[in-house]
Amino acid sequence: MSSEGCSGCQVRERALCSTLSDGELARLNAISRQKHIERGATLMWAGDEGVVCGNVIAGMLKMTAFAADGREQIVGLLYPGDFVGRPQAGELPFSIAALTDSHLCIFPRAPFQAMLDDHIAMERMLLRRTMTALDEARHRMLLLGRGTAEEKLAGFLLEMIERSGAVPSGRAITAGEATIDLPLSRGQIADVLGLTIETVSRQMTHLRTAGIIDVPGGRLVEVRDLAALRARAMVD
Amino acid sequence: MSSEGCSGCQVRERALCSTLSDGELARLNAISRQKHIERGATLMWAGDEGVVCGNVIAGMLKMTAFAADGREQIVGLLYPGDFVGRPQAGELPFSIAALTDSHLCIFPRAPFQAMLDDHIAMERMLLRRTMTALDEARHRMLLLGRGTAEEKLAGFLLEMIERSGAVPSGRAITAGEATIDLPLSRGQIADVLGLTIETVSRQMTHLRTAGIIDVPGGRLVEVRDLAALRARAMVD
DNA sequence: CGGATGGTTGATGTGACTCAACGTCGGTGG
DNA sequence: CCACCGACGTTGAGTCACATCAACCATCCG
Repeated sequence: MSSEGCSGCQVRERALCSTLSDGELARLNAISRQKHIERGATLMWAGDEGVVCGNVIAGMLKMTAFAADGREQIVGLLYPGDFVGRPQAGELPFSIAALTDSHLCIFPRAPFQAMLDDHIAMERMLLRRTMTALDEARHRMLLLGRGTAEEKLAGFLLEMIERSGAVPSGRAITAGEATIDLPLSRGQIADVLGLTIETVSRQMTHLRTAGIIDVPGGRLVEVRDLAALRARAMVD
Repeated sequence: MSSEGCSGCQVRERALCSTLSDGELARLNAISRQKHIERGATLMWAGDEGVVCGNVIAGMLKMTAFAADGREQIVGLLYPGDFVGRPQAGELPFSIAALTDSHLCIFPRAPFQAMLDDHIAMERMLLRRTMTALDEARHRMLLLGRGTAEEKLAGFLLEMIERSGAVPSGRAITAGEATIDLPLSRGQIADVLGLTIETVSRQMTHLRTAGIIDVPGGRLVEVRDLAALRARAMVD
Protein backbone atom coordinates (compact mmCIF):
# COMPACT_ATOMS: atom_id res chain seq x y z
CA MET A 1 0.00 0.00 0.00
CA SER A 2 2.14 2.78 1.30
CA SER A 3 5.01 1.33 -0.69
CA GLU A 4 3.32 2.93 -3.68
CA GLY A 5 4.45 6.27 -2.28
CA CYS A 6 2.62 9.55 -2.25
CA SER A 7 3.34 10.79 -5.74
CA GLY A 8 0.29 9.10 -7.15
CA CYS A 9 -1.92 10.01 -4.22
CA GLN A 10 -5.36 11.16 -5.20
CA VAL A 11 -5.28 14.06 -2.79
CA ARG A 12 -1.61 14.96 -3.24
CA GLU A 13 -2.56 18.50 -4.22
CA ARG A 14 -5.33 19.04 -1.74
CA ALA A 15 -4.36 17.47 1.58
CA LEU A 16 -2.09 18.96 4.21
CA CYS A 17 0.79 17.09 2.57
CA SER A 18 0.62 19.45 -0.39
CA THR A 19 2.82 21.74 1.70
CA LEU A 20 5.61 19.19 1.67
CA SER A 21 8.29 18.66 -0.93
CA ASP A 22 8.78 15.20 -2.40
CA GLY A 23 11.74 14.70 -0.10
CA GLU A 24 9.90 15.66 3.05
CA LEU A 25 7.05 13.55 1.94
CA ALA A 26 9.25 10.50 2.21
CA ARG A 27 9.59 11.07 5.94
CA LEU A 28 5.85 11.30 6.36
CA ASN A 29 5.37 8.29 4.16
CA ALA A 30 7.62 6.31 6.48
CA ILE A 31 5.23 6.73 9.38
CA SER A 32 2.02 6.59 7.41
CA ARG A 33 -0.25 3.65 6.98
CA GLN A 34 -3.12 3.20 4.58
CA LYS A 35 -6.40 2.28 6.11
CA HIS A 36 -9.51 1.06 4.45
CA ILE A 37 -12.73 1.47 6.29
CA GLU A 38 -16.03 0.01 5.26
CA ARG A 39 -19.25 1.90 4.99
CA GLY A 40 -20.89 2.02 8.37
CA ALA A 41 -17.75 1.16 10.32
CA THR A 42 -16.44 3.47 13.03
CA LEU A 43 -12.92 4.79 12.83
CA MET A 44 -12.78 6.39 16.27
CA TRP A 45 -15.12 6.50 19.22
CA ALA A 46 -15.87 9.62 21.23
CA GLY A 47 -14.07 9.35 24.54
CA ASP A 48 -11.25 7.22 23.21
CA GLU A 49 -7.72 8.45 23.36
CA GLY A 50 -7.06 9.73 19.86
CA VAL A 51 -3.81 8.03 19.05
CA VAL A 52 -3.87 8.59 15.32
CA CYS A 53 -4.72 11.29 12.87
CA GLY A 54 -4.65 11.36 9.12
CA ASN A 55 -6.02 12.45 5.79
CA VAL A 56 -9.12 11.32 3.99
CA ILE A 57 -8.07 10.00 0.60
CA ALA A 58 -11.38 8.75 -0.70
CA GLY A 59 -14.90 8.35 0.60
CA MET A 60 -16.95 10.34 3.03
CA LEU A 61 -17.16 10.21 6.81
CA LYS A 62 -19.26 11.74 9.55
CA MET A 63 -18.38 13.16 12.95
CA THR A 64 -21.10 12.49 15.49
CA ALA A 65 -21.89 13.88 18.93
CA PHE A 66 -24.00 11.82 21.28
CA ALA A 67 -26.24 12.71 24.20
CA ALA A 68 -26.40 10.37 27.17
CA ASP A 69 -29.80 9.04 26.12
CA GLY A 70 -28.71 8.17 22.61
CA ARG A 71 -29.84 11.23 20.72
CA GLU A 72 -27.26 12.04 18.14
CA GLN A 73 -26.20 14.97 16.03
CA ILE A 74 -23.83 14.83 13.10
CA VAL A 75 -21.51 17.77 13.69
CA GLY A 76 -19.37 17.54 10.61
CA LEU A 77 -18.79 15.74 7.34
CA LEU A 78 -15.39 14.76 6.05
CA TYR A 79 -14.46 14.73 2.37
CA PRO A 80 -11.34 13.63 0.47
CA GLY A 81 -8.44 15.89 1.35
CA ASP A 82 -9.79 16.68 4.82
CA PHE A 83 -7.67 16.20 7.89
CA VAL A 84 -8.93 13.94 10.67
CA GLY A 85 -8.12 13.96 14.36
CA ARG A 86 -6.25 16.11 16.83
CA PRO A 87 -2.46 16.31 16.70
CA GLN A 88 -2.44 17.17 20.43
CA ALA A 89 -3.02 14.73 23.22
CA GLY A 90 -6.44 14.24 24.70
CA GLU A 91 -9.53 12.20 24.23
CA LEU A 92 -11.66 12.56 21.19
CA PRO A 93 -14.75 14.68 21.55
CA PHE A 94 -16.67 12.99 18.73
CA SER A 95 -17.01 9.67 16.99
CA ILE A 96 -15.96 9.31 13.39
CA ALA A 97 -17.57 6.75 11.10
CA ALA A 98 -17.60 6.06 7.38
CA LEU A 99 -20.67 6.94 5.32
CA THR A 100 -19.22 5.27 2.25
CA ASP A 101 -16.35 2.86 1.88
CA SER A 102 -13.42 5.10 2.65
CA HIS A 103 -9.72 5.24 2.34
CA LEU A 104 -7.45 7.08 4.75
CA CYS A 105 -3.78 7.73 5.21
CA ILE A 106 -3.13 7.68 8.92
CA PHE A 107 -0.20 8.56 11.19
CA PRO A 108 0.54 7.89 14.84
CA ARG A 109 -0.04 11.15 16.64
CA ALA A 110 3.37 11.70 18.19
CA PRO A 111 5.55 11.50 15.09
CA PHE A 112 3.02 13.47 13.10
CA GLN A 113 3.07 16.14 15.76
CA ALA A 114 6.85 16.24 15.43
CA MET A 115 6.48 16.53 11.68
CA LEU A 116 4.14 19.48 12.13
CA ASP A 117 6.67 21.17 14.39
CA ASP A 118 9.31 20.96 11.69
CA HIS A 119 7.08 22.10 8.87
CA ILE A 120 5.58 25.44 9.58
CA ALA A 121 3.84 25.61 6.25
CA MET A 122 1.93 22.46 7.07
CA GLU A 123 0.98 23.73 10.49
CA ARG A 124 -0.13 27.00 8.96
CA MET A 125 -2.33 25.17 6.50
CA LEU A 126 -3.83 23.19 9.33
CA LEU A 127 -4.57 26.42 11.19
CA ARG A 128 -6.25 27.92 8.19
CA ARG A 129 -8.35 24.83 7.63
CA THR A 130 -9.37 24.67 11.23
CA MET A 131 -10.51 28.28 11.05
CA THR A 132 -12.52 27.52 7.94
CA ALA A 133 -14.09 24.54 9.65
CA LEU A 134 -14.94 26.76 12.60
CA ASP A 135 -16.68 29.26 10.35
CA GLU A 136 -18.63 26.46 8.73
CA ALA A 137 -19.64 25.04 12.08
CA ARG A 138 -20.85 28.43 13.22
CA HIS A 139 -22.73 28.95 10.04
CA ARG A 140 -24.45 25.65 10.63
CA MET A 141 -25.38 26.82 14.10
CA LEU A 142 -27.50 29.50 12.45
CA LEU A 143 -29.22 26.84 10.39
CA LEU A 144 -29.78 24.53 13.35
CA GLY A 145 -30.94 27.24 15.69
CA ARG A 146 -33.07 29.37 13.43
CA GLY A 147 -33.82 27.45 10.26
CA THR A 148 -37.07 25.78 9.31
CA ALA A 149 -37.14 22.17 8.17
CA GLU A 150 -37.36 23.27 4.55
CA GLU A 151 -34.43 25.65 4.86
CA LYS A 152 -32.38 22.97 6.51
CA LEU A 153 -32.99 20.42 3.80
CA ALA A 154 -32.50 22.90 0.97
CA GLY A 155 -29.23 24.03 2.52
CA PHE A 156 -28.11 20.46 2.94
CA LEU A 157 -28.88 19.57 -0.66
CA LEU A 158 -27.00 22.63 -1.87
CA GLU A 159 -23.96 21.60 0.14
CA MET A 160 -24.15 18.12 -1.32
CA ILE A 161 -24.37 19.53 -4.82
CA GLU A 162 -21.36 21.75 -4.37
CA ARG A 163 -19.28 19.10 -2.70
CA SER A 164 -20.15 16.55 -5.33
CA GLY A 165 -18.88 18.93 -7.96
CA ALA A 166 -21.99 18.39 -10.04
CA VAL A 167 -22.51 22.13 -10.35
CA PRO A 168 -19.73 24.70 -10.27
CA SER A 169 -20.48 26.88 -7.29
CA GLY A 170 -22.55 29.89 -8.15
CA ARG A 171 -23.39 28.73 -11.65
CA ALA A 172 -26.94 28.73 -12.82
CA ILE A 173 -28.43 25.72 -14.49
CA THR A 174 -31.70 25.38 -16.30
CA ALA A 175 -32.82 21.82 -16.76
CA GLY A 176 -32.07 18.85 -14.60
CA GLU A 177 -28.39 18.60 -15.23
CA ALA A 178 -27.27 18.01 -11.68
CA THR A 179 -27.88 14.61 -10.19
CA ILE A 180 -26.36 13.64 -6.91
CA ASP A 181 -26.16 10.32 -5.16
CA LEU A 182 -26.48 11.07 -1.47
CA PRO A 183 -24.15 9.00 0.67
CA LEU A 184 -26.46 9.48 3.64
CA SER A 185 -29.66 7.69 4.59
CA ARG A 186 -32.73 9.72 5.52
CA GLY A 187 -31.93 9.06 9.12
CA GLN A 188 -28.42 10.37 8.76
CA ILE A 189 -29.65 13.47 6.97
CA ALA A 190 -32.00 13.94 9.89
CA ASP A 191 -29.04 13.69 12.25
CA VAL A 192 -27.18 16.35 10.31
CA LEU A 193 -30.13 18.72 10.32
CA GLY A 194 -31.54 18.12 13.77
CA LEU A 195 -34.79 16.70 12.40
CA THR A 196 -36.54 13.34 12.33
CA ILE A 197 -36.53 10.83 9.50
CA GLU A 198 -40.16 11.50 8.76
CA THR A 199 -39.71 15.24 8.51
CA VAL A 200 -36.79 14.83 6.12
CA SER A 201 -38.86 12.48 4.01
CA ARG A 202 -41.82 14.84 3.97
CA GLN A 203 -39.71 17.85 3.05
CA MET A 204 -38.14 15.80 0.31
CA THR A 205 -41.51 14.98 -1.24
CA HIS A 206 -42.50 18.58 -0.69
CA LEU A 207 -39.57 19.77 -2.82
CA ARG A 208 -40.42 17.05 -5.32
CA THR A 209 -44.07 17.98 -5.71
CA ALA A 210 -42.98 21.61 -6.08
CA GLY A 211 -40.97 20.52 -9.11
CA ILE A 212 -37.69 21.66 -7.62
CA ILE A 213 -36.10 18.25 -7.39
CA ASP A 214 -36.77 14.78 -8.62
CA VAL A 215 -36.10 11.62 -6.65
CA PRO A 216 -35.69 8.79 -9.14
CA GLY A 217 -34.39 6.33 -6.55
CA GLY A 218 -33.96 6.30 -2.82
CA ARG A 219 -30.74 8.26 -2.56
CA LEU A 220 -30.63 9.78 -5.99
CA VAL A 221 -31.67 13.39 -6.23
CA GLU A 222 -31.96 15.31 -9.46
CA VAL A 223 -32.08 19.06 -9.17
CA ARG A 224 -34.53 20.56 -11.64
CA ASP A 225 -34.56 24.16 -10.43
CA LEU A 226 -31.41 25.21 -8.66
CA ALA A 227 -32.51 28.82 -8.29
CA ALA A 228 -35.68 27.78 -6.52
CA LEU A 229 -33.69 25.50 -4.26
CA ARG A 230 -31.38 28.38 -3.37
CA ALA A 231 -34.38 30.59 -2.69
CA ARG A 232 -35.65 28.11 -0.14
CA ALA A 233 -32.33 27.84 1.62
CA MET A 234 -31.22 30.29 4.24
CA VAL A 235 -29.03 33.06 2.95
CA ASP A 236 -27.06 35.55 4.95
CA MET B 1 -2.75 53.50 27.22
CA SER B 2 -0.38 51.20 25.41
CA SER B 3 2.48 53.23 26.86
CA GLU B 4 1.79 51.38 30.08
CA GLY B 5 3.25 48.35 28.38
CA CYS B 6 2.08 44.78 28.60
CA SER B 7 3.69 43.74 31.86
CA GLY B 8 0.71 44.83 33.87
CA CYS B 9 -1.81 43.48 31.38
CA GLN B 10 -4.72 41.69 32.98
CA VAL B 11 -4.53 38.83 30.53
CA ARG B 12 -0.74 38.67 30.26
CA GLU B 13 -0.78 35.03 31.34
CA ARG B 14 -3.81 33.91 29.40
CA ALA B 15 -3.80 35.59 26.01
CA LEU B 16 -1.84 34.54 22.96
CA CYS B 17 0.88 36.95 24.05
CA SER B 18 1.75 34.65 26.93
CA THR B 19 3.90 32.80 24.44
CA LEU B 20 6.10 35.85 23.96
CA SER B 21 9.06 36.95 26.03
CA ASP B 22 9.12 40.44 27.45
CA GLY B 23 11.44 41.50 24.66
CA GLU B 24 9.27 40.13 21.89
CA LEU B 25 6.31 41.66 23.55
CA ALA B 26 7.78 45.08 22.95
CA ARG B 27 7.54 44.53 19.20
CA LEU B 28 3.90 43.56 19.51
CA ASN B 29 3.24 46.45 21.82
CA ALA B 30 4.58 48.79 19.17
CA ILE B 31 1.81 47.87 16.75
CA SER B 32 -0.94 47.42 19.31
CA ARG B 33 -3.63 49.87 20.22
CA GLN B 34 -6.02 49.76 23.14
CA LYS B 35 -9.67 50.02 22.28
CA HIS B 36 -12.57 50.64 24.53
CA ILE B 37 -15.96 49.57 23.31
CA GLU B 38 -19.22 50.35 24.99
CA ARG B 39 -21.90 47.87 25.83
CA GLY B 40 -24.10 47.38 22.81
CA ALA B 41 -21.64 48.80 20.33
CA THR B 42 -20.44 46.75 17.38
CA LEU B 43 -16.74 46.14 16.85
CA MET B 44 -16.95 44.53 13.43
CA TRP B 45 -19.75 43.88 10.99
CA ALA B 46 -20.24 40.65 9.10
CA GLY B 47 -19.19 41.21 5.50
CA ASP B 48 -16.65 43.88 6.33
CA GLU B 49 -13.04 43.38 5.47
CA GLY B 50 -11.48 42.35 8.76
CA VAL B 51 -8.51 44.66 8.95
CA VAL B 52 -7.73 44.15 12.60
CA CYS B 53 -7.54 41.39 15.12
CA GLY B 54 -6.74 41.40 18.79
CA ASN B 55 -7.21 40.11 22.29
CA VAL B 56 -10.08 40.66 24.66
CA ILE B 57 -8.67 42.22 27.83
CA ALA B 58 -11.87 42.80 29.76
CA GLY B 59 -15.58 42.48 29.17
CA MET B 60 -17.63 40.09 27.13
CA LEU B 61 -18.58 40.10 23.47
CA LYS B 62 -20.82 38.14 21.15
CA MET B 63 -20.36 36.84 17.62
CA THR B 64 -23.59 36.90 15.67
CA ALA B 65 -24.72 35.31 12.43
CA PHE B 66 -27.64 36.84 10.55
CA ALA B 67 -30.16 35.47 8.11
CA ALA B 68 -31.38 37.68 5.29
CA ASP B 69 -34.71 38.30 6.99
CA GLY B 70 -33.15 39.44 10.25
CA ARG B 71 -33.25 36.25 12.24
CA GLU B 72 -30.10 36.02 14.25
CA GLN B 73 -28.08 33.42 16.06
CA ILE B 74 -25.26 34.12 18.48
CA VAL B 75 -22.55 31.68 17.41
CA GLY B 76 -19.96 32.39 20.02
CA LEU B 77 -19.14 34.35 23.14
CA LEU B 78 -15.81 36.01 23.78
CA TYR B 79 -14.23 36.30 27.21
CA PRO B 80 -11.08 38.01 28.50
CA GLY B 81 -8.01 36.36 27.05
CA ASP B 82 -9.81 35.26 23.89
CA PHE B 83 -8.47 36.09 20.47
CA VAL B 84 -10.65 37.99 18.02
CA GLY B 85 -10.56 38.07 14.25
CA ARG B 86 -8.83 36.28 11.41
CA PRO B 87 -5.13 36.85 10.80
CA GLN B 88 -5.63 35.95 7.15
CA ALA B 89 -7.22 38.15 4.57
CA GLY B 90 -10.89 37.92 3.80
CA GLU B 91 -14.17 39.34 4.89
CA LEU B 92 -15.58 38.61 8.28
CA PRO B 93 -18.22 35.91 8.45
CA PHE B 94 -19.84 37.24 11.63
CA SER B 95 -20.51 40.46 13.47
CA ILE B 96 -18.88 41.11 16.81
CA ALA B 97 -20.49 43.33 19.41
CA ALA B 98 -19.94 44.08 23.07
CA LEU B 99 -22.32 42.64 25.66
CA THR B 100 -20.66 44.61 28.44
CA ASP B 101 -18.31 47.57 28.32
CA SER B 102 -15.21 45.94 26.95
CA HIS B 103 -11.56 46.54 26.52
CA LEU B 104 -9.47 45.13 23.71
CA CYS B 105 -5.89 45.21 22.54
CA ILE B 106 -5.97 45.31 18.76
CA PHE B 107 -3.41 44.99 15.97
CA PRO B 108 -3.52 45.72 12.26
CA ARG B 109 -3.79 42.39 10.53
CA ALA B 110 -0.71 42.49 8.33
CA PRO B 111 1.98 43.16 10.97
CA PHE B 112 0.29 40.75 13.35
CA GLN B 113 0.35 38.10 10.68
CA ALA B 114 4.07 38.77 10.30
CA MET B 115 4.51 38.44 14.04
CA LEU B 116 2.74 35.09 13.96
CA ASP B 117 5.08 33.90 11.24
CA ASP B 118 8.08 34.67 13.39
CA HIS B 119 6.72 33.16 16.58
CA ILE B 120 5.80 29.59 16.08
CA ALA B 121 4.77 29.14 19.70
CA MET B 122 2.15 31.84 19.30
CA GLU B 123 0.85 30.34 16.11
CA ARG B 124 0.72 26.96 17.77
CA MET B 125 -1.30 28.36 20.64
CA LEU B 126 -3.66 29.95 18.17
CA LEU B 127 -4.08 26.61 16.43
CA ARG B 128 -4.83 24.87 19.67
CA ARG B 129 -7.36 27.49 20.67
CA THR B 130 -9.05 27.39 17.32
CA MET B 131 -9.40 23.63 17.65
CA THR B 132 -10.89 24.02 21.10
CA ALA B 133 -13.31 26.61 19.78
CA LEU B 134 -14.25 24.21 17.01
CA ASP B 135 -14.98 21.47 19.51
CA GLU B 136 -17.12 23.84 21.52
CA ALA B 137 -19.00 24.97 18.45
CA ARG B 138 -19.70 21.38 17.49
CA HIS B 139 -20.79 20.55 20.97
CA ARG B 140 -23.22 23.42 20.79
CA MET B 141 -24.55 22.01 17.53
CA LEU B 142 -25.74 19.00 19.52
CA LEU B 143 -27.53 21.30 21.92
CA LEU B 144 -29.08 23.39 19.16
CA GLY B 145 -30.13 20.46 17.04
CA ARG B 146 -31.30 17.99 19.63
CA GLY B 147 -31.75 19.76 22.96
CA THR B 148 -35.03 20.74 24.57
CA ALA B 149 -35.58 24.29 25.76
CA GLU B 150 -34.87 23.25 29.33
CA GLU B 151 -31.63 21.52 28.41
CA LYS B 152 -30.54 24.52 26.43
CA LEU B 153 -31.11 26.95 29.27
CA ALA B 154 -29.58 24.69 31.90
CA GLY B 155 -26.51 24.23 29.73
CA PHE B 156 -26.25 27.93 29.17
CA LEU B 157 -26.47 28.73 32.86
CA LEU B 158 -23.80 26.15 33.62
CA GLU B 159 -21.51 27.74 31.09
CA MET B 160 -22.11 31.14 32.61
CA ILE B 161 -21.37 29.79 36.07
CA GLU B 162 -18.11 28.22 34.99
CA ARG B 163 -16.99 31.20 32.99
CA SER B 164 -17.83 33.59 35.79
CA GLY B 165 -15.60 31.57 38.06
CA ALA B 166 -18.28 31.51 40.72
CA VAL B 167 -17.92 27.76 41.03
CA PRO B 168 -14.73 25.84 40.31
CA SER B 169 -15.60 23.49 37.51
CA GLY B 170 -16.78 20.14 38.69
CA ARG B 171 -17.12 21.14 42.31
CA ALA B 172 -20.30 20.45 44.18
CA ILE B 173 -22.01 23.13 46.16
CA THR B 174 -24.87 22.81 48.58
CA ALA B 175 -26.64 26.06 49.31
CA GLY B 176 -26.98 29.09 47.11
CA GLU B 177 -23.37 30.11 47.04
CA ALA B 178 -23.10 30.83 43.36
CA THR B 179 -24.69 34.01 42.11
CA ILE B 180 -24.08 35.20 38.61
CA ASP B 181 -24.93 38.46 36.91
CA LEU B 182 -25.81 37.57 33.35
CA PRO B 183 -24.42 40.04 30.83
CA LEU B 184 -27.10 39.01 28.35
CA SER B 185 -30.71 40.07 28.08
CA ARG B 186 -33.41 37.42 27.72
CA GLY B 187 -33.49 38.17 24.02
CA GLN B 188 -29.78 37.60 23.70
CA ILE B 189 -29.97 34.37 25.63
CA ALA B 190 -32.69 33.34 23.21
CA ASP B 191 -30.35 34.15 20.32
CA VAL B 192 -27.64 31.98 21.83
CA LEU B 193 -29.97 29.06 22.36
CA GLY B 194 -32.10 29.26 19.25
CA LEU B 195 -35.26 29.99 21.24
CA THR B 196 -37.63 32.91 21.70
CA ILE B 197 -37.62 35.44 24.52
CA GLU B 198 -40.83 34.02 25.93
CA THR B 199 -39.55 30.48 26.01
CA VAL B 200 -36.39 31.55 27.80
CA SER B 201 -38.46 33.45 30.34
CA ARG B 202 -40.77 30.52 30.89
CA GLN B 203 -37.93 28.05 31.35
CA MET B 204 -36.34 30.47 33.77
CA THR B 205 -39.43 30.58 35.96
CA HIS B 206 -39.74 26.85 35.53
CA LEU B 207 -36.27 26.36 37.04
CA ARG B 208 -37.15 28.89 39.70
CA THR B 209 -40.38 27.23 40.79
CA ALA B 210 -38.50 23.93 40.89
CA GLY B 211 -36.22 25.50 43.48
CA ILE B 212 -33.13 25.03 41.36
CA ILE B 213 -32.36 28.68 40.88
CA ASP B 214 -33.51 31.97 42.30
CA VAL B 215 -33.89 35.14 40.29
CA PRO B 216 -33.59 38.07 42.69
CA GLY B 217 -33.38 40.67 39.94
CA GLY B 218 -33.70 40.70 36.19
CA ARG B 219 -30.24 39.45 35.29
CA LEU B 220 -29.16 38.07 38.62
CA VAL B 221 -29.36 34.32 38.98
CA GLU B 222 -28.60 32.47 42.16
CA VAL B 223 -27.99 28.77 41.83
CA ARG B 224 -29.54 26.86 44.70
CA ASP B 225 -29.06 23.31 43.45
CA LEU B 226 -26.18 22.88 41.08
CA ALA B 227 -26.55 19.11 40.87
CA ALA B 228 -30.16 19.43 39.77
CA LEU B 229 -29.15 22.03 37.21
CA ARG B 230 -26.52 19.66 35.84
CA ALA B 231 -29.08 16.87 35.73
CA ARG B 232 -31.32 18.97 33.51
CA ALA B 233 -28.54 19.88 31.13
CA MET B 234 -27.51 17.65 28.30
CA VAL B 235 -24.62 15.39 29.10
CA ASP B 236 -22.63 13.30 26.69
C1' DC C 1 -40.30 -17.14 -0.13
C1' DG C 2 -39.52 -14.48 4.23
C1' DG C 3 -37.11 -11.25 6.84
C1' DA C 4 -34.39 -7.09 7.23
C1' DT C 5 -33.55 -2.49 5.93
C1' DG C 6 -34.87 1.88 4.34
C1' DG C 7 -38.39 5.01 2.73
C1' DT C 8 -43.07 7.03 2.43
C1' DT C 9 -47.37 8.46 4.18
C1' DG C 10 -51.16 9.29 7.51
C1' DA C 11 -53.19 10.38 12.13
C1' DT C 12 -52.39 12.44 16.27
C1' DG C 13 -49.79 14.83 19.95
C1' DT C 14 -47.04 18.42 21.87
C1' DG C 15 -43.26 21.67 22.66
C1' DA C 16 -42.10 25.82 21.31
C1' DC C 17 -43.67 29.91 18.67
C1' DT C 18 -46.93 33.73 18.08
C1' DC C 19 -49.76 37.24 19.54
C1' DA C 20 -51.13 39.99 23.15
C1' DA C 21 -51.65 41.94 27.67
C1' DC C 22 -49.61 43.45 31.68
C1' DG C 23 -45.86 44.47 35.27
C1' DT C 24 -41.45 46.54 36.53
C1' DC C 25 -37.72 49.41 36.43
C1' DG C 26 -35.00 53.58 35.28
C1' DG C 27 -34.76 57.72 33.09
C1' DT C 28 -36.68 62.33 31.54
C1' DG C 29 -39.25 66.31 31.52
C1' DG C 30 -43.14 69.02 32.94
C1' DC D 1 -42.76 65.09 42.83
C1' DC D 2 -45.31 62.65 39.64
C1' DA D 3 -46.57 61.59 34.74
C1' DC D 4 -44.86 59.61 31.06
C1' DC D 5 -42.06 56.81 28.32
C1' DG D 6 -39.25 53.06 26.49
C1' DA D 7 -36.74 48.86 27.38
C1' DC D 8 -37.12 44.67 29.44
C1' DG D 9 -39.38 40.82 31.53
C1' DT D 10 -43.34 37.86 32.71
C1' DT D 11 -47.53 35.46 31.85
C1' DG D 12 -51.60 33.62 29.33
C1' DA D 13 -54.25 31.84 25.26
C1' DG D 14 -54.14 29.98 20.87
C1' DT D 15 -51.64 28.08 16.93
C1' DC D 16 -48.45 25.59 14.21
C1' DA D 17 -44.40 23.08 12.83
C1' DC D 18 -42.35 19.28 13.81
C1' DA D 19 -42.23 14.96 16.64
C1' DT D 20 -44.34 10.70 17.65
C1' DC D 21 -46.77 6.60 16.75
C1' DA D 22 -48.15 3.48 13.40
C1' DA D 23 -49.16 1.37 9.00
C1' DC D 24 -47.58 0.29 4.66
C1' DC D 25 -44.47 -0.32 0.45
C1' DA D 26 -40.03 -1.27 -2.16
C1' DT D 27 -35.78 -3.30 -2.48
C1' DC D 28 -32.37 -6.39 -1.37
C1' DC D 29 -30.58 -10.76 0.00
C1' DG D 30 -30.15 -15.22 2.14
